[in-house]
Amino acid sequence: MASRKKIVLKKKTPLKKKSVSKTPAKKVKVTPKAKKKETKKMAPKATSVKKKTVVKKESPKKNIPKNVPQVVRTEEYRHEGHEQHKKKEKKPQQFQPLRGMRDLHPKDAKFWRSVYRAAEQMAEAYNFQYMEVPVLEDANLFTRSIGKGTDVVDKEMYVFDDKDGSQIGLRPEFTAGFARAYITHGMQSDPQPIKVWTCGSLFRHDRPQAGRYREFRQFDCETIGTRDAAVDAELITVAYNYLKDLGLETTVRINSIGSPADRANYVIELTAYLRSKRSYLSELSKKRIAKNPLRVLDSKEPQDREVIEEAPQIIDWLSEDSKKFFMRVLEYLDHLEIPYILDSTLVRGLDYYTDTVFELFRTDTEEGSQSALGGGGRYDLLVEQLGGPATPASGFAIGLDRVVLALKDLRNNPKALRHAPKKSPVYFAQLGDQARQHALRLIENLRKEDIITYHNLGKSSLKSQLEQAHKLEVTHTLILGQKEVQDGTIIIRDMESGIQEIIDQGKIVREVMKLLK
RNA sequence: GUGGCCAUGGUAUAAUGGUUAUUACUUCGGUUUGUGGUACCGACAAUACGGGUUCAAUUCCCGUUGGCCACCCCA
Repeated sequence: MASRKKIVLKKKTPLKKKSVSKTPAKKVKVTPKAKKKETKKMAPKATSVKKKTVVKKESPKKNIPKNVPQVVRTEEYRHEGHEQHKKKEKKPQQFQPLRGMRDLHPKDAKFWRSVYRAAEQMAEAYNFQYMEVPVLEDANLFTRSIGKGTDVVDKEMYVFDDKDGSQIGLRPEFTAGFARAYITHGMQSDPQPIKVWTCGSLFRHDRPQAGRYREFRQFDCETIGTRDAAVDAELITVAYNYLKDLGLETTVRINSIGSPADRANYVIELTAYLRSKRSYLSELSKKRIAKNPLRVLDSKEPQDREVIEEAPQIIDWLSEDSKKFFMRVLEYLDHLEIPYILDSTLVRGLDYYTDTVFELFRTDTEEGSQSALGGGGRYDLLVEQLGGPATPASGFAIGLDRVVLALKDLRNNPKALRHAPKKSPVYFAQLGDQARQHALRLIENLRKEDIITYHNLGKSSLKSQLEQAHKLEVTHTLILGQKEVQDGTIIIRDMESGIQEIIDQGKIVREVMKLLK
């Protein structure tokens, strides 16, 4: 059997290759390469044949067919060399993903599925409603809400000319889209607040690094229509507990940047202070004094840090209302026992934030760079700024790519996969054409009862199917062969004990249900 | 966007200016017909792409692409 198969193959391959190639090889190099492959193939075969025949049985039948093709091949190897050469030249262009774009590989599926499931569970537990907004919007929506001068808009946004010449942009974040949607659907007339959540891809033309991609995914929650410290506290709770549920310990860094007026006053003060210490600052920070003095605050230069520590703090410049509001948020967090750090240097990169701003950092690593897993804040002015009614709002987003990265890093963490889908404990093996046809129908019957079986209709030998069943760690395998089809029965094999039971096909569902329990 | 490091089968790796580019895992097939875990045998499969130097490049040089790291920024 085996030898027959091999002969067929050998006859086929040269033929196929011949038909493809007409031009002779140009490179001298290729021929030896092909030759090498041929010899490689042949040499071990010859030895193995010898071995087998000597050690095992002396069946001349097997020897002959295996040896014959050898001869055939040696005659043909030159052609094959040409073929290979040609093949290489003709190879169509291969594509890679664009920079910063990636495939989420099936081997990571369990992480992604559990991350998504956890998001859904968490959001719905807090009464957020699922909603989607477009990936593509008028570019001005983003520039107006996020703000010119921010890195996100100036450097990182994907902007294209649409066919009619208008400028459209790939969403770099969710909030602007939700604010727009709130207005377009007149949601101010719905019971307030509107609580929505979503998961999806965002795009930022940044320089990629681990945990930072040009297409990345976020879990996002927004509460639009209420100004209340409890709302901010709830959002932080959801974000914090979401990560905690997945097994990721985080610390919340929180700050309040007050109203634009508060900030303006503060900036004046801060600028004055920084100017007075100008000579101590780094070059970059010096430049920033004029451009965006708030940014100086999160400089990492040690020389800057000293100056920053003495700098006036924004909290002292908040209006009474903002101060009170912020205190209330902190009280809630204390009450909820959410660990937070007051960080007076936390200034988020988007213009629309008012009052509360926060970010969540991993506590269990020292990784400085991509340790921010999520962030958010209040944006009371955004909806109005986009032409809607004056509407306070607050929200957060969590970077799922980073969450998955952290989860993989953790491993052995049972919490991480708590949300992973259950695996089916049953494999369906079939043998023979007739059985295969029949198997499809039985699998369909099981599926109707929400029983999903593993199966591989491409495999024909029972051996390989059982092997696969073993690898999949199923507890039981259903075996359907010719005999069983005729008898209307099926075998259930217990994979651990190896005990098999023959049952009526009509009873499959009931039996498998039992196993599922 | 700035700077640095890197690029060998699907994965992880070895080696080299010169005949057959190493090894392991994975995948597929086989070790007599319809029974997995072990063992053995075999097959598939790579020097990212494009130029240059050279008698000869996977190796040296340049460019492109991509990855990673730091900055920037953030998720």
